[in-house]
Order: sequence, then C-alpha cells, then structure tokens
Amino acid sequence: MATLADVARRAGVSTATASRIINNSPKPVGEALRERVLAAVAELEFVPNANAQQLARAHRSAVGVIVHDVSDPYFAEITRGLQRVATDHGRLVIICNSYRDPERELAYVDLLHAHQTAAIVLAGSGYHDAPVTARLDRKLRLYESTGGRVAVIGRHEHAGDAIVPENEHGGYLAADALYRLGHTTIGVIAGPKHLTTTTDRLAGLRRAAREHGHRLTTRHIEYAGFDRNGGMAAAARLLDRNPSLTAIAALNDSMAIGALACLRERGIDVPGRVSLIGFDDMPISVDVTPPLSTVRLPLEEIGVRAMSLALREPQAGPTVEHAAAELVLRGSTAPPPPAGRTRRPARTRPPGD
Amino acid sequence: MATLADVARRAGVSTATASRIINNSPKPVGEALRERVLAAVAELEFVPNANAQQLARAHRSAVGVIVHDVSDPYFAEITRGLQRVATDHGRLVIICNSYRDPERELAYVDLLHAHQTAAIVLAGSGYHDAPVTARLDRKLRLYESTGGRVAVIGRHEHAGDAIVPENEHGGYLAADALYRLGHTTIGVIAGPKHLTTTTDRLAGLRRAAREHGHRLTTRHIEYAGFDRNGGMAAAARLLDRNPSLTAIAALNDSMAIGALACLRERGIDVPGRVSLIGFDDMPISVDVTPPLSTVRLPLEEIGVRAMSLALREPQAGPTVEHAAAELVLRGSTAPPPPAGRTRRPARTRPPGD
DNA sequence: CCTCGTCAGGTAAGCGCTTTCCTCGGAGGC
DNA sequence: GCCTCCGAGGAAAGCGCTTACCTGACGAGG
Repeated sequence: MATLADVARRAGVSTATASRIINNSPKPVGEALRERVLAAVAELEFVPNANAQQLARAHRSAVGVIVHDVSDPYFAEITRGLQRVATDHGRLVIICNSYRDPERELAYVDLLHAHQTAAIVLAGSGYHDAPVTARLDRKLRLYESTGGRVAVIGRHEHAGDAIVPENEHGGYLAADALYRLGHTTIGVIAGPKHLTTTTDRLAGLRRAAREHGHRLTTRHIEYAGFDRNGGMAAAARLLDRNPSLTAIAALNDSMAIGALACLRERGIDVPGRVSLIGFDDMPISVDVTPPLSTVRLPLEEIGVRAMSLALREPQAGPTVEHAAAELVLRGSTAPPPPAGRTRRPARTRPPGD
Repeated sequence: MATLADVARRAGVSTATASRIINNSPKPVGEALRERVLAAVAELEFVPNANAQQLARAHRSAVGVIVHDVSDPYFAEITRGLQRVATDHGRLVIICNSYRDPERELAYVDLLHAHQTAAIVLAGSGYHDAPVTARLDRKLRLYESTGGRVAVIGRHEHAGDAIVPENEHGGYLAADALYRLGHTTIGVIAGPKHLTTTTDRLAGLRRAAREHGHRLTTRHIEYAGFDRNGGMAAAARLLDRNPSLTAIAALNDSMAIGALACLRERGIDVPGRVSLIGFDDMPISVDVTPPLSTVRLPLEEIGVRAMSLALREPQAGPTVEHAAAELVLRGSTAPPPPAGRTRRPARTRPPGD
C-alpha cells in the first residue's frame, strides 16, 4: 500500500511538499515539482488514507444520517433529499439504519460521533420513552459540544435544529376530509403506540373528530407495525370488530396499501363501501387501485432542508422549520354508501391518477 | 473533546492501561484500575476517536456498499440484506449512491478505499463502456491488493467474488410465458442500453422469441430510464407505434408499474387486451391492479449472499454464485384477445394476489 | 540468600497524514 | 557591497490511539 512517504520519495521531495501538491494547498509550489509529484501519484496509484487525513486535519468532512430503514419508501425519499444536498457540498454520507430500535439509535450516535462526522441528521419518529430520550439528548449534546452539528426530522425532544412535518395538522386534514364526505365513524390504522409520529397524527384525527362532534374510541383504533403487513393485519382486526365501518384512515401509506390488500381480499369495494385515506404520499400511492387519497408530506424536500440545516453554520438559537402537510384526494375516498350498505362505486375523482 | 489521555490522567494510569481496559484486550489488568478507568470514561463521556483507532489498528472494520440508488426498491431490498449481514458481523456499513453515474462510482471506490473499509460491495448493473470498466477493474484490483475484499452483484466484468442474478434466464422465462399464452409479438420496455442488466435480460427475451419462431425487432423495443416514469413514457411510445400489441415485457417492475399507469390512462384493459409482465418482483408488485406477473429475483437474499462473500476469508479463486430467477404469474398476464380485438377480461388467475 | 520467572503496568514507537515553523538562497534596497 | 526581505521547500511536531517491548516487584526454586 503506497503512502505519502512513498510518493515523496519517488518524486524526490519531502512529504510536506507532496501533501501540499496533492491537496493543492494555498502554499505556492514550483511547477516542476508539482509535475513530478503528480506523476509519482499516478505511477504508484496513491490513494491517501482518509483516516490519517481526518486525524491530522482540523475540520471534519463526512456527515452521518440515522434513519429507521432506508428500504422503507418514506425514508428512501427523505434520504434522497439528504444525499443530494450532502453530495452538492462534497460530503460523504454515512447512512445508518436503526430499524426503530432506540438502543441501536443510541449506538449509532456514538459511532458517528466516534467517526468525527461533521453532522448527524436524525430522521424518523421519536419515542415515547423518557429515559431513552434523555440519553439520546445527552449524547447529542455531547456531540455538539465537540463541534458536531445536529439536525433532526420530526422529533421535538431534542432542542436543536429541526424540520418538523405537520403531523398533527395532517391527521386533522385526513379525518376532516372523511367527515366532510359524510362519514360519521372512522376506523384508524395506527403505527406503534410508542412513536411520536403515531400519537401526533392521531391527535390531529381526534381534533377533527371533536370539531365534527364525533369521538375516536379505542374500539376504532388498531395499532400495528408501520408497514404494509402491519396495515393489512390491523385492517382485518378493525373490520372484524366494526363490520359497518365506512371509512378508514391509515397513519401512513404503507399501512394504507396493506389495508387496501385486505379490503380487496374481502371483496370490499373501495371507495364504494369503504373509503380509505393514507398519509405521506409515497410515490407508489398513485399506482395502486384505486389511487390512494392521502396527506402529502414533501418527503424529499424535508431531506433537503434537514441537510441544509445540518451543513449550515451554527446559529445563535435553534432553528425549527415546519414541513407542510397537504391533503391529496384521489380515488380511494368517497361519500359513505347510502344507508342500506349498497355498493356505490362513485368516486371523488376519476381513476387513473 | 475528551481524549484517551484525559481518561488516563483522571484515572491515574497510563494511556496503555486505559486503552486495554476500554477495548478489553486480552492483557490482564487489575480490578481496581479497571474500575477507576471505567469510572473516568463515564464521567468524561469519553468517545474514542474512530479515525485514530483505525490508523493505529491493523485490521479494518467498516464495509462499503455502492448501489445505484437506495431509494429504488430494487436496491432497497438488496441493501436490506447487505445491512443485515454486516450488522450481524458488527460492521458499520457505508452506503454510497452512484445514481448510475460511472464516474461517481469510480470516485466512490476511491473514497471507500481511502477510508480503509474492509470490503466493498458493488451492487447494480455494469456498463457497456470498456474504458470505464477497465478503470473500475484497476481500482478494484488496487484496493484488493491492499487487503480489501470485493464482491459484486450482477456484473461480470470484474473477476472476483460475485453474485450474478440469472438475468438472461429470467428474460427467457418472461418471454416464454408470454409466447406460451398465445401472444405472437411482444413489445419490450427496456432500461438504458448501456447497462448490462438491460442487454442480459433482452438476450433472454430474444432467445425465447427464437425458440418460439419469432423475432424481437427494434420496432418493438423501447429504451428509457429504469424507473416508473421511464416505463410510462416507453409504454406510450411503444403503443403509439404498435397499436395492435397484445403483450408487453418490462425489464423491471418499476417500469412495468409505469407502463400499467399508461395503459390505465388509455383505458386499455390489462390483461384483457394487453398482457404485461415485469421483472424483479419488488414487494409492491402484488399491490398494484392487476397484481403484476413478473420474474422474481431473491433480492434480499442476493444482498445477504453478497455481503457474506465480502466478509468471508478470501479464497484461492474467485467465487461466482448465481441467484435464481423464477417466473411468478399473477393477474397481469392472460392469453391475447381473440383476433377481433374485443375486450376479453379473462385472467390467468383470480385477482388479489 | 540470590536468581529467575511471572505478571501488572508503563514507555514509547509508530499508524499516515497535515501544518507550523524554520532554513536557505536569491533578489532588491540603500 | 551588505543587509533585509521574500518565497520555495523541508524538518518535525503533532492528531489520538494501539501495542510491542521494557520495567520493577514479588514469589518460588535452587
């Protein structure tokens, strides 16, 4: 393995000069030497040791990202935005999957701290778990105290720069839309109870219910994993318990798609007999049948803004920006069937996007 | 920022002892000192500098992964498998997105090399571009010569450990299924021409055509980006050019889903008037309507096997394993409509998975 | 009683780079 | 013609850690 010393030796210069030329430092260097060194680099196929560079240099370069799971489209979209900004700034990004395990999340913060990343972006729901939250906060602060920058997405527990999606408002929009269509009781397919994303969105749903003079009872809420299969299972339980339900709100699109599969399996027409609304507006949502009504969150943009915050010079106080939730009505929602539970395939919009 | 020296000082021991205790090295250390050091670590909230560790230590720990785009479900699935194995081995994985840019791919190989990763897994199609391929090969060899391990997924150009999906065979299976159903000419929605994945799958399609006494002409092949929108656009062009087409094979599921959107938009019944088959069997494929017939590739397993190869002790010769392609018929394929182009909504299977 | 082995613990030499500070030669000023 | 200044290049001091090697004390064996 060729080292800088090898290059210097071959070019007949000191390592100092070689280093300057390779990193084209501001210090002026003669043209002849420059060429000799560059030639040596090419001949030796020299690749500088990034760890040694990091150690010797003052500034940090890579940035770390902790998400629940990149293979979840929600995070995939966010990650795309994060990546783009980081790449534009010439930063390597290290992606870590916590798989929604708080311990792993803590471990990754340490790991990124240890690797001297310039910034950590924490994407994904917080936990309703005070001890864990406190530990996370400590670690983040410690990291910041060493010069690291932190930006979080959608978690209020850490006081620092943050992009927070309007989860509560989005939940409100979803339920409000359903009530406006004429539904009177809506079933909810929720993610894990201990995630703040779940409770925030649920709170919005509740507020809409109250405003419309209804209530969301536990009987109408099913908790499950925040993915397709969770949604499918929750839909099944919900329907078994409340056969006359005319509307279902899923707390994310993956779950909604699982619910759709369940409804299809049972031969229940959507939106003729049951309306369904999701949350997030994942790209695939337009491609299922019927196309999913949902609450759009500007996922990629959230990533872009979070990384911009993280890469920005630290400000005096913490910056908290909101990401707007927006109702998107497609084909999966319609007024409830007229009493007698007849099939009623009317749609809020023509199918096909 | 607390350093090992700070910890040692506070505990009243040498850095050597502190290091031994923290990394619990085999060298025996007295219980009293151990406790003092551990206490100091806790009080100072010491986080070892990973770069310094890497520099000082002999062995490497992190592994790098280069994919086209994690947010593409195809790579998301593979990445999940890669991750799992890496995590089980206690390795941090650094994920890099090349966005199908060969230059970026080369840069990332250097970068991972520079960071002294223990292994590099290259996932994603190779390019029909001899100079780039040669440069990549050089870089990979250089990296290997410094002790790095390399495993590639689905690229034959690098002689080393590899998992190669049966792309040609899969293409054959897709076209064969269509011909067996009675279709006589099939349109193809292909990915970028310069990707080996495209040409390999296409070659399989061609072989099936030959065996069934047909030919795939350029008139029936449309190239586009390997994603949903590419598929949608290609389907439109294909249909405009060949209005009487009864079957379409898309070279991956994302494109197939785009094609489905195009067909839906034009009110063309699938599979009644046109059959559609995809490739890869992404998780979402069962959830579109009709559920997509496709050629399944064990994506996550491919990731698992590739990472296992990369983390294994190097063998004498290169190991090349194949990942089996398997035909999965769902609702999007059926026999062609009987001559007169009447609608014929018969299906190969009942809908709903 | 002296020597040797053993073992806890410390000393210090790197790992591969960056960067400060120093040197040295030549050009310019008086 | 001498002194100063400047600029190209080098020597060397770290960056924070690991680990081979050394030390010194103590118990055992001769």
